[in-house]
Amino acid sequence: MASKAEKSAETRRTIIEVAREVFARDGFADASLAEIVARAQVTTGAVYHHFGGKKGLFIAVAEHLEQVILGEVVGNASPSAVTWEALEAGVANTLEICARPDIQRIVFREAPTVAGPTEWREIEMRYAFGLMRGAVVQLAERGAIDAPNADLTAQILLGAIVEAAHGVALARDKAAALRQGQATGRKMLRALKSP
Amino acid sequence: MASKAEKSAETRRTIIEVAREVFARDGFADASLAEIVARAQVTTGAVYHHFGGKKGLFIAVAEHLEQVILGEVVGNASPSAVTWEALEAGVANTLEICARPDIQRIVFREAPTVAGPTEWREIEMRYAFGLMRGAVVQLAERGAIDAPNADLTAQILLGAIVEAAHGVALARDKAAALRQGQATGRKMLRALKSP
DNA sequence: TACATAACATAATTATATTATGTCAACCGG
DNA sequence: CCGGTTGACATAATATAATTATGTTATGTA
Repeated sequence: MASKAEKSAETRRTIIEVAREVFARDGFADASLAEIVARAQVTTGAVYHHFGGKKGLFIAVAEHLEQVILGEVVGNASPSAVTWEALEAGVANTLEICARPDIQRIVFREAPTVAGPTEWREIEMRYAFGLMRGAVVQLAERGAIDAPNADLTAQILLGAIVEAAHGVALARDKAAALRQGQATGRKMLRALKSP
Repeated sequence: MASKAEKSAETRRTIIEVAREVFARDGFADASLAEIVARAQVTTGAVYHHFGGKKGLFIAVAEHLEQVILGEVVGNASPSAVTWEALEAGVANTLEICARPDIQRIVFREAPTVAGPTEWREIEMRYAFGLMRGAVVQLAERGAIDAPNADLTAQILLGAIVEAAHGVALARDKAAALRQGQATGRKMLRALKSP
């Protein structure tokens, strides 16, 4: 039989799952908590119990998506020893993932404003941004790239990727745009290479 | 004596001015329309008459800030004949402007989600994005840079600038971060140069 | 076995944006 | 100069959510 904790975790997962769909479709502001709880077959009480409110639910969804991203990007690669090739591959891979509409909207467009810039920064430090920052730091220490400010460099790179992904999402010929975006990303990365 | 039209334009300007402050401080969601109208010494009726609602007011403020940006970036330079140096200078200049908190938050973070991606894209086409796109197109036609997709390239460049500005805004030593951001921007631009 | 508490459900409340309606002064044609 | 029309707002009523307060039940535990 399902224990209490297991049941609880299950409803938590269910709520996040359906909330992800609704938030992706309507955005935070226009998303209806009523629809979410109806489709999840719970009541608002459950949402407030688990997440403290609409904001908390949204942040939980965003953080969950960050975990998904991290899982797909890191995959088999070990983040302990970052090579130049791994960074290039990671950038190309991240671009593809970030072009997905739900990831794009929830994680990179709305989360910073819903959670607030500073709080979201702390969260991102453990996921996409932290990964990028770690890679930059390692390559900089090894002298492979020239990055006097790791935070700033990581932010610019991630920002470029996200915007490229947004452009890809808007393009008519997505496959072509994806290739072009990846090519541009490679060029920009190489611009950081130490001489 | 002030004519009717002059009076109307004056209250419009006043509302936008104070709304800019409130939106910059609290963001769209947490901004109180009541506070805005109180400080502007009007009523909500005026806001709905001029802007159609809270969203309309926010978009008007964002568009106004875009005009401010455009004025400062273009300044003396003529946008008809873009040189490589002008683009480099423009990027450095834009970075500085976008680091201002109100511009950062209202124009580049919240406006896309408040107005909706497609509608905001249309608006931006007439301002920052349009300017960048025009410069890219011109330099690409002249063979100065290699940009097979002008929309995508412009978006990536602008995105990188905005994220750099955000990083600058978060940094402790802003002056140093600004220099580093401008240096990184120059490098990335040069990566697009045709061989 | 009795108690405490986690995990929700239900109902009341509140906070704001929006809408509907009203008013007044400025313009406009005759 | 004057009657009507309308733009530019003010005021008051409404509505839609999110939030809060309170209640209920079943499970874990001493």
